[in-house]
Amino acid sequence: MTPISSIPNKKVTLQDVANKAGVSKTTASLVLRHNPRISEPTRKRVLAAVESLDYVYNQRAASLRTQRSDTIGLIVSDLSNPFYAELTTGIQKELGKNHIGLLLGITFDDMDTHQHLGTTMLERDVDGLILVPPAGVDESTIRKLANHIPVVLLTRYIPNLEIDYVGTDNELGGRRAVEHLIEKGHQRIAFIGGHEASSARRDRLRGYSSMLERHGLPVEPSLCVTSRVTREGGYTAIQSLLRLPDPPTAAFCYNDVVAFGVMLGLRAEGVEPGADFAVVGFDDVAEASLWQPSLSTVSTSPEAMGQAVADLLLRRLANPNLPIEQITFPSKLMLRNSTRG
Amino acid sequence: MTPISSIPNKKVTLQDVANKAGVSKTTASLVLRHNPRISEPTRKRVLAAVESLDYVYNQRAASLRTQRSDTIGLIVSDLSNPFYAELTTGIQKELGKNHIGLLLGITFDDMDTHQHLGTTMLERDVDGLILVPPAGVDESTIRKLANHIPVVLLTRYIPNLEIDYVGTDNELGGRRAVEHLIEKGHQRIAFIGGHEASSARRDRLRGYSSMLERHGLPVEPSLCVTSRVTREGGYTAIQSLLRLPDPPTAAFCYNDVVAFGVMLGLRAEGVEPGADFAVVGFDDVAEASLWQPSLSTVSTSPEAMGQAVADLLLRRLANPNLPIEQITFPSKLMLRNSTRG
DNA sequence: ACCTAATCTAGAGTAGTTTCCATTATCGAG
DNA sequence: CTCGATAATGGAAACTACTCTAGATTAGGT
Repeated sequence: MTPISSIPNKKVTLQDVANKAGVSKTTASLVLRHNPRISEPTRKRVLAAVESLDYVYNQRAASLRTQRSDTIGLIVSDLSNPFYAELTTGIQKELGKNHIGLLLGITFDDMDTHQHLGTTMLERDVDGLILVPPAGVDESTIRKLANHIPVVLLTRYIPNLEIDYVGTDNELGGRRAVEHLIEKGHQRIAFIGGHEASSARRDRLRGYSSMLERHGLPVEPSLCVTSRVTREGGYTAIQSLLRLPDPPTAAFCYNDVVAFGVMLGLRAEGVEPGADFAVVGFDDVAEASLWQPSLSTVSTSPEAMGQAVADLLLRRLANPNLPIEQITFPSKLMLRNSTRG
Repeated sequence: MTPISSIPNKKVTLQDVANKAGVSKTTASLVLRHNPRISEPTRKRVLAAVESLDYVYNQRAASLRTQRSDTIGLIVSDLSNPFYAELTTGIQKELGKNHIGLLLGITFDDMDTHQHLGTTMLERDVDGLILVPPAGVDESTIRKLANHIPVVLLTRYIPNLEIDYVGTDNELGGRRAVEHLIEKGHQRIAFIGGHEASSARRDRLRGYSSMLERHGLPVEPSLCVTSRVTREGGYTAIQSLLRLPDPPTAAFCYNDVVAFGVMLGLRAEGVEPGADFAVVGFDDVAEASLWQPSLSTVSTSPEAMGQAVADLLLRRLANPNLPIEQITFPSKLMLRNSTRG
């Protein structure tokens, strides 16, 4: 074991580099930022000094003057949902290409945590913010952030707020899912999961309702339940639904994670998903095609959305006058075994 | 739609707050940092000014002076592996409690990306670093980082480096897994997956080998294969193994993700995991108990590890003279249906 | 009037960037 | 072969938004 000097050696500054190279701080700075005004010999001397002193550039000090931190903040609700994990991966990929750092926050869908993370990130001077606001945030919270730096909303929008947004066509997805279930002959279709105040849920629910109505089917409030957006949430929700006097025969779930829970809950009740009961999810998380039975779901290509949202934010930062963009990814239905019956 | 002022209003500084409150910059600063030396009336005046000007504290400028950024960096290999997603969640929870920000990097197990992210984070002046180094990094890369700021290694260690570490007892886990398979009567047990250079894999493999030897069974190189740490990796690996003249009847997999791939690959070949072929994973990711069949696996409680590693780093930051800690979580075997046969 | 405690403030850091000016080198014209 | 204009290169000092030390000011008590 070779010990590591646990007391960091006194910090090396640009001035030290300049001294060693026999130039001014200014020149050293210009070299580091690849300014062409510097002649080749001095550039080499400076770089050699950097190397020999093991200098590390202090992006913080620089940002004080330049007013850009070259990092952006991302606030998601739950990283254990693979949908957000993939989204985050897509964002990170895109940012990495542009040498932008990523400050991450997880809200667990809690408003206070969201609030706290938001100001934390403002204080840390991020250049921009990508938000998956927890269900039920009020407009003013977001507005407060957006008054300081560019904000783009991801997967959930806030009404009455003219602000960049990237998401899926939730309503269309809902219609497609329910249409498919109706075609399969189902008449009593439940809508399961999600937080009441979530815009995504509202839109999916609207698609659900409109498609039922189009087919002359009633929208029964007792079949539309909320739940925590976890497998446990789906698990318990389906169990109470099965205990209704006239239980549903199919369910359109708020998302895949809830759908997984529903399938587990069904089985726990001796009902076989795919055979005795049809289940549709939302997101097309990688796991969806691997479950037993594989899950029919509305596809939203999370990684592509991640790249799109990062790209949008970067474009906004480069040009604040960009017209507001609200990008909606088309949603398409993936047919699998959970609705084969 | 109410438009948002896309051009941020000129930045409000502490000086502005101080002016408005009729005090000095110093006093305003002390108020914001809850210094008790300030009398109640002036404190109130300052806070009112903060409120009315919508001032946001500039943690970057502060950190220039204080030499602490109150953010730490986390570099993981792959967020789509739920193990790391849960780890990250645990870390974030612990950091949030202490008002520490989290800068995230994903390497995709690529050395160049790791290198790049490492220096990026140094430049952004993180106070400390939690690393899951990609398989095969050389000692000097880590050492270079650790010379500047405290670094703690997570799940993978680097030989000859006296440095904080948090991980699982990989060797013990390997022994337990294989012991269980042997007890079930298996004689030809494969070891599947992971990158050759990974320390975690080496240790799990050592446990595997030692347990085979203890039972007088040969360690056949043809049964020990590497793979990418993805489901696809496991999927293709098991398929070639099944084509061996004398194929294995059980597999101990590098981790759960690989094990999932193995189970899928088995089924694709008409072999039913759990009945015709036994599979053991590693990590006990939440999905493990939900698969069909549920996966027997070595449990490592990722969220707890996340909290532990964050806690260790925070303690190290508070006290650089803390003796080096190498924390090994005991690993225990979860018996489920994938080894019931 | 003097001492002490309680508050508050001036000003020097902190590590870069950037503006603007100084120096030197180059080159064509006289 | 000089002179002066121009370009190339480098440096001094101001600037960024905060913290913190050391000292100033005020009020209260004796």
